[in-house]
Amino acid sequence: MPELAEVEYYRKVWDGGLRRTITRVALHGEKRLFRGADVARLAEQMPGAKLLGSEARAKQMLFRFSLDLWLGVHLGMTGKLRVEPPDFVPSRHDHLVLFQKRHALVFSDPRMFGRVLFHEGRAAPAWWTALPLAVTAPEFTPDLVQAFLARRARLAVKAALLVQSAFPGVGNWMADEILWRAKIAPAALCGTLTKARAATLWREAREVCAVSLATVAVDFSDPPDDWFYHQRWTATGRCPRDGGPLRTATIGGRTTRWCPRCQR
DNA sequence: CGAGATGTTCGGCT
DNA sequence: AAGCCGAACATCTC
Repeated sequence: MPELAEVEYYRKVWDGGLRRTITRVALHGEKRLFRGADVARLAEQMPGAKLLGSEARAKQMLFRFSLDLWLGVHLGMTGKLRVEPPDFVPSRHDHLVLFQKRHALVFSDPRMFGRVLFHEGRAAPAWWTALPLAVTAPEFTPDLVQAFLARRARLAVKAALLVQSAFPGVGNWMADEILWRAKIAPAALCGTLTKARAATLWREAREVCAVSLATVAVDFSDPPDDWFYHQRWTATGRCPRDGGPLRTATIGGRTTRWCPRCQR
């Protein structure tokens, strides 16, 4: 599930533990989720630290603790955050649990494509501060999008939207939504898009990100009823614009759906 | 039971 | 040499 807006939603779930101290940590440290993290230090240092705040950027989350401790979380394909009672007993897929007096903050991920990072220091870690410019940032301009498309001239535009360094936070369903709104065929090569169409892509990318953050991220509610999103999942889905049948193909290595009539 | 799943990374090929 | 593609990662659901 987790794309931009879902990640922001899950980040806030752990707000239930804000200003509370971690008393105990349970984790499956041998799992690949913890690759690159110093698991021993994490387990040793976290007890006694207080959750002070958090932030989401694109598909990453950063949790800030007292004692200069930081936790990074990426949800991968099937990761979730939740809050359980303090006597919670972790099961197979609950790879990290931060126990507090009144809560247990749980990170679970059956497929384990997610990731946990640990950092000790006064300032946020480099892997966080080096994240690319957000699609919703004022500095994210049509010119930047156009320059990126020019550099990736031979790449299908669908694949381009999934490049996280260019469109951070955009995932498979958001990419299809953006292309449907922009009326661009997902297989169109980036190099063939006119400047005007690149600007449309820019505009719709921002719009889809902004509206998702205003709906999905708030309460996990669905995007607006007239979005392509609702047609995308069902075999009988139809184009919300012209009612025509949709097509499905693998583009950029991912299942892609689009309306062949209005997306060119 | 086989296929596919809302993500990332790596290795190999052009 | 940069850039593109497919496979791999691990598990569950339809």
